[in-house]
Amino acid sequence: MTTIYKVAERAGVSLSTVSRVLNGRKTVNEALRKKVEAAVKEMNYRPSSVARSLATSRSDSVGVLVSELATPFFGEMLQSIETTLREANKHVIITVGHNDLQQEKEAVEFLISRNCDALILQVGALEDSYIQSINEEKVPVSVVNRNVSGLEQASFILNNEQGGYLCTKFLIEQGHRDIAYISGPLEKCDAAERFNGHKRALEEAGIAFSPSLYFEGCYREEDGEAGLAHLLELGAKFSALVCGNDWMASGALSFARKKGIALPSELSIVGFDNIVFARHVFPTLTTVNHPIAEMGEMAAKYILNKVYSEENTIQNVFLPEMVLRDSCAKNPGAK
Amino acid sequence: MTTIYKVAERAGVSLSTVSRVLNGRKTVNEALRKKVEAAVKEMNYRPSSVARSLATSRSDSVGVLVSELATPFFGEMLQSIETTLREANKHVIITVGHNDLQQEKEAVEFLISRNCDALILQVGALEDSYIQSINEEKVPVSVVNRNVSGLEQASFILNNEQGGYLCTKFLIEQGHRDIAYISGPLEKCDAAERFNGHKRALEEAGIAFSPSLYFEGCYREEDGEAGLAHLLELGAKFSALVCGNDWMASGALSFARKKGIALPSELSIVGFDNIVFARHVFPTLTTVNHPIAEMGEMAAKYILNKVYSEENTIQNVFLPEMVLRDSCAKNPGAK
DNA sequence: CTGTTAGCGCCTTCAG
DNA sequence: CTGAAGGCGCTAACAG
Repeated sequence: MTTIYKVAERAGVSLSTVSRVLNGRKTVNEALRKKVEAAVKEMNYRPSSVARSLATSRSDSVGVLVSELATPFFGEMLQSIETTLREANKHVIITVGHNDLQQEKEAVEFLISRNCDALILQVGALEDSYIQSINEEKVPVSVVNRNVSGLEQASFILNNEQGGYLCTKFLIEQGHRDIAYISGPLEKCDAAERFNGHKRALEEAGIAFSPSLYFEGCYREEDGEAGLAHLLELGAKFSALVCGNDWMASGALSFARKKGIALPSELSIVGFDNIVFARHVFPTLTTVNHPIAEMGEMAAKYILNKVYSEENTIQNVFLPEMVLRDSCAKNPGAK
Repeated sequence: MTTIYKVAERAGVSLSTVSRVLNGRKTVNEALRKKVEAAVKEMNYRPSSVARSLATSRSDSVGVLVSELATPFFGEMLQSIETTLREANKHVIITVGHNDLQQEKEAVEFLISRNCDALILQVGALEDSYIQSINEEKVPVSVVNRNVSGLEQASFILNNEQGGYLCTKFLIEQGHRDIAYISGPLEKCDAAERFNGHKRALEEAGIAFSPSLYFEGCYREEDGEAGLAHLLELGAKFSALVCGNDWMASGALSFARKKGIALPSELSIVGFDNIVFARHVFPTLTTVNHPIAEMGEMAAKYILNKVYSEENTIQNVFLPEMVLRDSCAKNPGAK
């Protein structure tokens, strides 16, 4: 392995001189600098970031922990985080937690043991207090898609309650009164908030919430199928269906089609997140836009400010917007 | 920061004893071991993997370089790689190359400078010779979705030619003769191979390939739209369309619907990859299964064999299979 | 402006 | 079985 020492030897200087030119210090004689640069190039030398990190206890890399890798949703977030950080010449180390407390903790400790300069977390299981303590005792933390108490400045969230509210309000405006709801897992705060928004819209319109128009799933497409199947079995009538995310909406859509339910005339469906495929399902999906890419970018910029002294303007809370497509119709039964 | 030295102090032993119990050496007195373990727990000590890595020049982590993060396709691959490696207690460092030569090289060098024990590459721009030299001079490499000459044992690929062949053959069997083709970028070998398969199937059936039934895109959904638009403009008749991947097929599907083309009666469409959403588009997409998750898993297992002396059985070439859904119909014009 | 000298935190011979 | 000492590759005072 070619080390800084060998480069120094080759260039006929001391290793600290090499170190200086490597780190762009200006206080180096031009002639020596040339010699060093030549040697570096000839030997195809690359400094070991491990050794450098040990010596400086910095690493120019930020650790990212996500719950999932395989969904386009988190993929978009990762992409924007990576792009933003790379532009600032920071590296990204990505790990996965699977919403499992043990795995999430392990991942965080791994990232810390790797001397990451900061962490960006998108996690479900870790308690607020744990996240706080990491931020205080170890490295700066930023959190996407969740509001961690005490870390409001570092949390980047969508106003989910408002999003849930918008969906149902929209349907009510279209004349629907019997609106079913397939929720994500309520222990996740985003799912709970969206559901709260739904109830607020109902209440505002003077419609009573009916448990027989409710199903709780896990955000997977098969939960959309199972949910709609369950609701149909319960037998309560409904002309519209709100789903906690687009995956479940897609599942419900496909299931409805399979059952011969006419869409959207017999059943209006709205989703949440506006994932890329929302406009390819049939009918194209009316949904709520979730600017996850921007949120990831913002989390990255927050870190750049905090740790690498950049000065980007920061926005913590994002607002949802309806995206109207073809999966909703006016309620034919409305007067 | 709590170091191994402080733990030793606390436990009343030397730091080498601590190091031994940390690394699971059996040659440690049971009493001392207990003391050390207690100290470790009390102080909530975690060894610095950076320091460890510097001392051992290993890191128990493998670097993964992908071209894209935001597509479900590569997401699935990453997920399976991560899962396989995590089960073996290895960590994964993910980076992105965007199919750009410069970025890919930089990413590889970053991963190497991080002392990764091995690399898993899914890249487009890097030359074979470069990949070879990394494998020989630096760390073992494994490659997904591309056959690197000299590294056949480490390459994990789908038989793309066969896949392309299957698509077109299937359509021909359905009575189609005028079959349009929207390809991925031909400089990518998978796109070229799929296209070759298409031509082989045509030839076998005695159908001449017509340039006016061909469009080259970049694998993005908008290329599906643009491609179909272009083909329609050219004016040549066709009753079926093969797309180089499901994204483009989705784009084409949506565009056809927008144009009022009846699917599948007026136009049969087949995709490639069988991404999750293929069964939610409308009509549900007939496509070719691409076992990308298994391929990622296999690449990971290869690394586990090579670097961490496991003994998994390895399969390098995977076979494509047709997945029949509703986007294809028999050619009504056929006799 | 340049070179010398300690470490960064850990592992690993080598004696004891 | 345990402890002492050297070194992994690099940076950062500190002298010169």
